Amino acid sequence: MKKEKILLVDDEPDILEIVGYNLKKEGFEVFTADNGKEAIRIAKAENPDLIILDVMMPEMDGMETCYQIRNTASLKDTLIAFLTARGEDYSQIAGFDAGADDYITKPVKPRVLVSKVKAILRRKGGTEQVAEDIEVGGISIDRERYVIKKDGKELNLPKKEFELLSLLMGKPGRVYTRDVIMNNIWGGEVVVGDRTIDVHIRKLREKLGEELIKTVKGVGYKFEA
Amino acid sequence: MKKEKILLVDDEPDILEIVGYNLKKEGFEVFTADNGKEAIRIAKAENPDLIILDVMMPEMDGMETCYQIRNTASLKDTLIAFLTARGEDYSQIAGFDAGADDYITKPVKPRVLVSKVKAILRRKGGTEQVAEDIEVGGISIDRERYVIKKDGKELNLPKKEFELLSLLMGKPGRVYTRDVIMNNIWGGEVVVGDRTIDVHIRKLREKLGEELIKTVKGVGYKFEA
DNA sequence: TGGGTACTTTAAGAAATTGTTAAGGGGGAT
DNA sequence: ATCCCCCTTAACAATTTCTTAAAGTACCCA
Repeated sequence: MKKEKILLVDDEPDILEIVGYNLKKEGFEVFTADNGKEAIRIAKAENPDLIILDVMMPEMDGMETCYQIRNTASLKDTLIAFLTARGEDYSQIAGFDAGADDYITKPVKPRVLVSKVKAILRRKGGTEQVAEDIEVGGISIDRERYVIKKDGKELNLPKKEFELLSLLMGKPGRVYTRDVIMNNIWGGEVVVGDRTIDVHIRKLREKLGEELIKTVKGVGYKFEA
Repeated sequence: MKKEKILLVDDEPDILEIVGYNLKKEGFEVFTADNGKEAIRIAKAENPDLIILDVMMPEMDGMETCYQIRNTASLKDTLIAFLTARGEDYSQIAGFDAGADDYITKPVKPRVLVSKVKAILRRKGGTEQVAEDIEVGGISIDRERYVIKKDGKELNLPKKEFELLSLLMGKPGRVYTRDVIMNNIWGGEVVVGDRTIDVHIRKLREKLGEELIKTVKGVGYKFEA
């Protein structure tokens, strides 16, 4: 069985070390980050099975981080567990449903932690998540090979265009707002002009045909056969 | 490619309809049964590629059905996936190894289901080609002897080049990012400059031909005939 | 009709990424 | 020790991709 990846996010190095050590000992592949931005970067790169997030962190706190992770298409199936101090009133947290899958209370007892992590991962159940190949309206997309096919012919799209198409085709018919597109393709930090997205859309239309990507004025874009 | 047959077995008509609809939409040929006996009858008649079985069913439950299918000679190579309710403790199921090839948890998200089904079927196809020595586009690789052949002639590649080629040829067509390449060939610790990979790629192209290794800018490299 | 808003289109410069070449260090073999 | 091969790096070239600006179009609404 493949090693499962866990991303640990906390601003206290001690926690990272102790918890990380215990998880590694149990055979998990552990990544760590001491802030939210770093966490998101690593999450995108490594695509971990589970992210354990401290709620209280400087700069970008756990909930904000969680929220951003949930808004990243490639990470939408990733499990997230919050680390909270015991007794901390997390009715607030629960109320602000940022999308956590479980809670772990500090102080952390290694044995408890490990068994809890295993439980969470077991719950997920799904074994592997191969990038799925979608096919709609004569266009198919092969994420692994980074190639799309239009009527049988292969097309190589530049990265941004590929990602944009991949996002839109991820749920044909669904309208993606500029915000969401921005978040998914550029990430929360990069700021590019408003027209940039349009230009990429333009190029996709040029290559795929004008009809497949539809504009929903004032809202966003969608892919539809 | 021939349509793959899937037999869906569940006592809830809703599940049959929803799941069936989604699978048909993806081009599978779908049969349904609402009990174990019916399932076995259809399975024998249609010889499906995959059977999706609800664990909990009246009369004859999923495991019993699975067991019977496994005892039917003509169906012994058929893939079986269990449908289980999330959270249901299926350690028992796993323990009672009735011969399922995978599990799918309810409630079923259509997209997840479809990609999972594809993954299962792909896995089946994959097992047949366990060939150690790959041969693509006139290049064959002998990992044991550390030698490659180009159009019949043997070539000795230096270690790094061989490993790089071996990695890329491990799954022709698949794009390997620099990160992944780094991890696989240098390991997580070693840090080498950005241009190192390019240089090795360059040498491989020199020796094998310019066309076989393709650059996907901003993403990585892939080996493709 | 006029003004506003939102998207489209084009082209060009900027930015990012990769390609290429040459040179130097290290290690093993002779 | 000396030679040779491999690996890495640096510097610069070449190329591709991304972004932006600017002008155009479409549409809504008062």
